Amino acid sequence: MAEEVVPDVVISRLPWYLQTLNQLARQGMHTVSSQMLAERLGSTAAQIRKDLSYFGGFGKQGTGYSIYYLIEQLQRILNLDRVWQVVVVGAGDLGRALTRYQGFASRGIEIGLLFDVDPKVIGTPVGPVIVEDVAVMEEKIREKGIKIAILTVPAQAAQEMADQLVAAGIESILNYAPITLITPENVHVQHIDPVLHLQRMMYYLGDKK
Amino acid sequence: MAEEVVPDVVISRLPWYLQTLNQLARQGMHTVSSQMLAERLGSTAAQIRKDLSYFGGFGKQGTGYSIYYLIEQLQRILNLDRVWQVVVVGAGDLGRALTRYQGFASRGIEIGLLFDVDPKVIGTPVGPVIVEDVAVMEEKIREKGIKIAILTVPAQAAQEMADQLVAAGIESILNYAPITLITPENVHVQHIDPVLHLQRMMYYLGDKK
DNA sequence: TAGATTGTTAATCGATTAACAATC
DNA sequence: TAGATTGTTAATCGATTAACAATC
Repeated sequence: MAEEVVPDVVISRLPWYLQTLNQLARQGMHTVSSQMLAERLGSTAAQIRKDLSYFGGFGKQGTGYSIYYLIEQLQRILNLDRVWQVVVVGAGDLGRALTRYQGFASRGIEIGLLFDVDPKVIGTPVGPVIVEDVAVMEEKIREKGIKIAILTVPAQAAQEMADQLVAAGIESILNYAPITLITPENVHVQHIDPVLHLQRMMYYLGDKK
Repeated sequence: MAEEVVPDVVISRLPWYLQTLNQLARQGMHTVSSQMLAERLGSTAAQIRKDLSYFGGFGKQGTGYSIYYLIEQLQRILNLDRVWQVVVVGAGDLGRALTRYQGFASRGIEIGLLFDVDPKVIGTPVGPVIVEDVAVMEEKIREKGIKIAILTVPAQAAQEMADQLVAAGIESILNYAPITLITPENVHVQHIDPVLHLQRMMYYLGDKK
């Protein structure tokens, strides 16, 4: 009775659906059809129904989906029905901006720890936390049992920091450093690099100014 | 004689190849095989060769690819053999961090303009530029002929700002606001939202702490 | 020359789309 | 009941992988 594995590309779309459903809920809507949701997302009705069907039937023929109920279900599926603590490594401009980012709290994410190597910033407050020394990072992460890290250190330091994070029990790394990290395969790494996105766009801009 | 269209998924991988090739070049290497490059990237040799073959034959049987030559060719293909000016809209924490980001200059990206609505920040310097009033945005963007924008305003303001950017002639938007933008189909939008990435990871973390 | 590795074609795999019976 | 829309199956489409002749 092998559990069917849900493709990662489906998982990656669920948070996006959730975001838009929350928007619709805020606008006072109660029900939405796959067709309407697709228009809002720039997706297709068939894909949304197919994606949701991996997890069960959440809609009603003839009327569509209860927005409130679907939000609840997606949150449950994605394990968002609780607060996740996250550690930020690197207290430069970007690390500080992320630590202070208002959009986290409302979506169940809490920055629990922030580390840097620079003695000048260690001990200073940033948003809800105080910058701590990378030297005590492993210990502190273990203490809090944190599983998710955001990495915002310079490229040269990134691999070394990633190794330390893995050693500390981190299982998911959101990497803002412009290098490809090497990690054990049970560690999920996602890479965010604005330069890569911009360069992709430049291809389509051709030789325009 | 229809020109074959290169799939977008291929285009999206080229900047990633380029990043790693630059790393290898900095390490003093001169030549790389598709096999070695694949290992470095966590990709496959066949895919790299297939991707490159859309644009021509850049390698030599028996020896592989000249790193220097391949970098040159990828830069040409992606239109990176020049400096692209970019406008940042929103001078909050994130907009300021991006405007000051050191990683842009070395990769041919220059922040040319930065806008905000807040009178308290208008006129203040951020990295290489001075914050200007969104009221003059359209005019200034046209003047400089900028085609690429980075959007870092709050969700409620994002669609309105996107509309203004499109009106100003912007053709590519890198959107950091947590909403799905609606734009004409000739405008390329890419969405960066750390929350969506983190939520995807949370699915795989299951019910771990 | 022998060995290595490309570029390309064909085979496979997986994801998206279309279609429709079930049903609210 | 009639109309609308789901959940699911089958058909299509496209991307990845494998294989190998060409050739440096």
